[in-house]
Amino acid sequence: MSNDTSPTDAPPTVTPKSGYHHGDLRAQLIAAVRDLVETHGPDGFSVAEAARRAGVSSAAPYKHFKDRPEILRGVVSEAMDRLRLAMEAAAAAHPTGSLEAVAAIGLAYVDFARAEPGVFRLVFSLTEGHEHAPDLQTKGESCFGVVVQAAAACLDLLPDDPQVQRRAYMLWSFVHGHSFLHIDMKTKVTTAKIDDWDYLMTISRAILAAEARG
Amino acid sequence: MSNDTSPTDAPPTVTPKSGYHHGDLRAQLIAAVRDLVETHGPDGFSVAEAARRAGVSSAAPYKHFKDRPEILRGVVSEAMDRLRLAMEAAAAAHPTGSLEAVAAIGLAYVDFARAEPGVFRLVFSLTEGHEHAPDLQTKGESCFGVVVQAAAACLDLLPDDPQVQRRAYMLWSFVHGHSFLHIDMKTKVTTAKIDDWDYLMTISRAILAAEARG
DNA sequence: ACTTATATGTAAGAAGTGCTAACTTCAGTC
DNA sequence: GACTGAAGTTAGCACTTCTTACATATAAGT
Repeated sequence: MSNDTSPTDAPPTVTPKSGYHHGDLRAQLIAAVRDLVETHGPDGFSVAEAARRAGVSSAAPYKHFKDRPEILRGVVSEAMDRLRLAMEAAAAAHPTGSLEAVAAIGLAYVDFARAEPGVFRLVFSLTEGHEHAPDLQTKGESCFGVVVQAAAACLDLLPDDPQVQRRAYMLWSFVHGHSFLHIDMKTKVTTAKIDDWDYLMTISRAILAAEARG
Repeated sequence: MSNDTSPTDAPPTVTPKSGYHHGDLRAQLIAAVRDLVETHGPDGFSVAEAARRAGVSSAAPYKHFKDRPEILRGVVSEAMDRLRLAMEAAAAAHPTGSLEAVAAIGLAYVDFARAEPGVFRLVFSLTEGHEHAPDLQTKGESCFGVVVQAAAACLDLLPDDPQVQRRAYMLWSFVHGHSFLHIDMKTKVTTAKIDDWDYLMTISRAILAAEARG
């Protein structure tokens, strides 16, 4: 999708911005919007401004996106891809089934939120109004899937097991909340400094080792 | 503030919308904006539209609020008051120091998010850009204070104790994340149905009873 | 009844937006 | 070498927005 590595042997130089044809708008538009969202909030962007930043006319974007919302969806889609990749990479860096793998996934999540708070918020602000985007929903489920897999391995159960789903959801809520609080309050709310890794390990242990109940 | 119960014996009928003087704009504007935010997202409102809904001209709001942002801040401020009250009430309904009290606070939080997802999001989307609003920050800390108090009572420690702060923050992240996931994904992400009370009790127990570490 | 303060209305300006229509440039194909 | 179609451009419509200046209507106090 994003890499349309054409089968021709012509090396697709990363910056083919030769003259008239921009070569690779769309991607650059998405990047521009990402920036704008990052600095002006989820709705603080305009396709006009994005076009300006990409160095094209204000009508150009409509050759790549049907709508203003579609641009936003593009940004979110791309962001979710990156998030999932980061989570997968983090998990892969630790032994399968280890608590560390779980914590690492959480850390990747938090890091993403911290690195791109605006986009992070956007991803979750977007669910309303854009219901008809199965694409995004699928990607969201894939992200959750990463957590589920790690939790299953850790508990030595199948991913389908309700217990696994429940624990994974707990982990996710927790990390999600931590991420949001962090980017919102910017550590201003509690005096206690927090080391993310310790924190995530503690939580993972508490949740995955907690006695089942009810 | 909101109730300018004038010392005259004139009964301030709740709907004094007699002719010219609206009687109680400001409050009604805030309500209108709340509605708009609820249905069109954090930035999906305009003072013009809010004025329209309140039945006044588009210039009227500026007699009560200096700015567009100030209106938003008003909404958030009011919402935070309500949130804190709900949390306090929930805590008061259970024995001091009980796990139930902690879980009840969490439930109040989740209920608030569910009842007013738009406003809930707004409260936390607003922190950027409105740094110079000590008012809001204070109210945020008050909310956290409720959790801290309950956690301290539960652990039989002083609220200042770092351990308490840490546990309280854990609880908060968790509940915060659960709230957000709930209003964003609308239970679509995990097949496992979740009973909030059981869930919150489990978590409260896991966090407040977890062996300290590190 | 007269003044004063408060609460609203009217009108308008300057800016910005999303999006469309019609024209142009460029790259590749028969 | 002409044709096609994608990717951009320029121009502009129709609209909404925030905000201000000035006028006006009501309520309250003396």
